[in-house]
Amino acid sequence: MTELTGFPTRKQLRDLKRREIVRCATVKFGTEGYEHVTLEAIAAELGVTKAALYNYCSSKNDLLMQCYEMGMDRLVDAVKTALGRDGNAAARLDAGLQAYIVTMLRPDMQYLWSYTRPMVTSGDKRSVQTSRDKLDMMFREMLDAGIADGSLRADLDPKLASLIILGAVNWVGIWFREGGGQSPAAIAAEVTREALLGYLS
Amino acid sequence: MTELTGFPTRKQLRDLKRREIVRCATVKFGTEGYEHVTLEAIAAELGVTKAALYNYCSSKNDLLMQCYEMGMDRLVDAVKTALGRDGNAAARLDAGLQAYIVTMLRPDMQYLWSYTRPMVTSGDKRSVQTSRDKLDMMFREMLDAGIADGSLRADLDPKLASLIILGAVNWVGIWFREGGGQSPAAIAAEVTREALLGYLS
DNA sequence: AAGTTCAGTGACCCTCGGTTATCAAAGTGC
DNA sequence: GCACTTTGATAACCGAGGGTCACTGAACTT
Repeated sequence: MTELTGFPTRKQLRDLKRREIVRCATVKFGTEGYEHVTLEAIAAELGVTKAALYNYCSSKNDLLMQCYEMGMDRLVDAVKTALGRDGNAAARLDAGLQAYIVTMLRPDMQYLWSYTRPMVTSGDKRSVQTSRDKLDMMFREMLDAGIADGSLRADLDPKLASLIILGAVNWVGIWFREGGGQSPAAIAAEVTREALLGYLS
Repeated sequence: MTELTGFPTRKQLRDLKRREIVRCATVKFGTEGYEHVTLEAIAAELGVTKAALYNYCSSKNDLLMQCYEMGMDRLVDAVKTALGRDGNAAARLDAGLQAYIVTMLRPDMQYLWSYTRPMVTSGDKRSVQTSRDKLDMMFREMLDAGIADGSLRADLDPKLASLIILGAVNWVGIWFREGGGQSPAAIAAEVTREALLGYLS
């Protein structure tokens, strides 16, 4: 349903529009900040009226949640690819964390960590948590694998270690802003190496 | 100026009221969430009208910043006390980080990490950054001291290490919510130990 | 051709942050 | 004691922006 081929059905068209709204909103939220972006502005950029947006989301907050989900999907994909590389578990974990950081630091992804947290209401919590859990699980499995193949310390606690590692890594996403001199990739490599330091065998 | 003795001067009275407004706002922001708290509600709780608040802050955002500063001061005090204990640098760092976490997890402090970030405008940035820098500096000095007295690894990079450690620690503040079974103090001890794991000599 | 679905519109409402004219009380100078 | 200023609060108001609704016109169905 992501690609239009032949004669588009109504459902395809609807989904395409929804995705386009989310894409547009993502960019604007990310670059201008959630509360400075009006629905009017998003609608204008898409060439429709504000009311039209409500055919595709139930509220401004819901729109943010859709952006969040789309972003999380992208993040999960990037990490999954990196974790699937060759090498021992420690090396793959390293690659996965670097992919996580680099993806997270994309300009249009930064709102994920800056704006989303306080906006998550109890209703949205489930879907947001699902993506987060998926990522957490991927990393934790890789920690387990590292213990198994001997590339990580045998006595580490996967639950606690993933909390520490993800904390350190996510923190970059909160404070990093363009123009700090170092490229995202360089920062990713440094931070990842440092975060794993206590766990390598 | 924090205590009223004898006949209150106008300045004392004014400062007392300002602090009371900030205290009230802090609790409400922390428990209900910044954007769900109206100035009307804060004013009502204090028994005044909304317009009266504007004698003590220039905007809702400014009020949040005042809450932030007051909270940061509390945090700095708690950490400073803990860092001043007896023991080698590693032990004092441990105590400082635990104090940091426990203070941060107080119910009326959680908004600091959840709501403040996106609201910081370029104008406020300086004062906010000042408190943050002070904390960062305190921890970094303790890392240096640890290298000097041999309780921490000699080859650690203080700048990078403090980024990792504070990341892991701050992350707790973002995700922790009451009712998770463990007490803040227990979590603080666990997380701190784990975060320092790679740096102890 | 008539009926049905549905995306989109424009006018509207309401909440809430912020402003302003005004007032009463406390402080000050004569 | 009396004019004058200063200060802190109020009530009334404004405008931006999120959200709603009755309606329209086009596309699909029968």
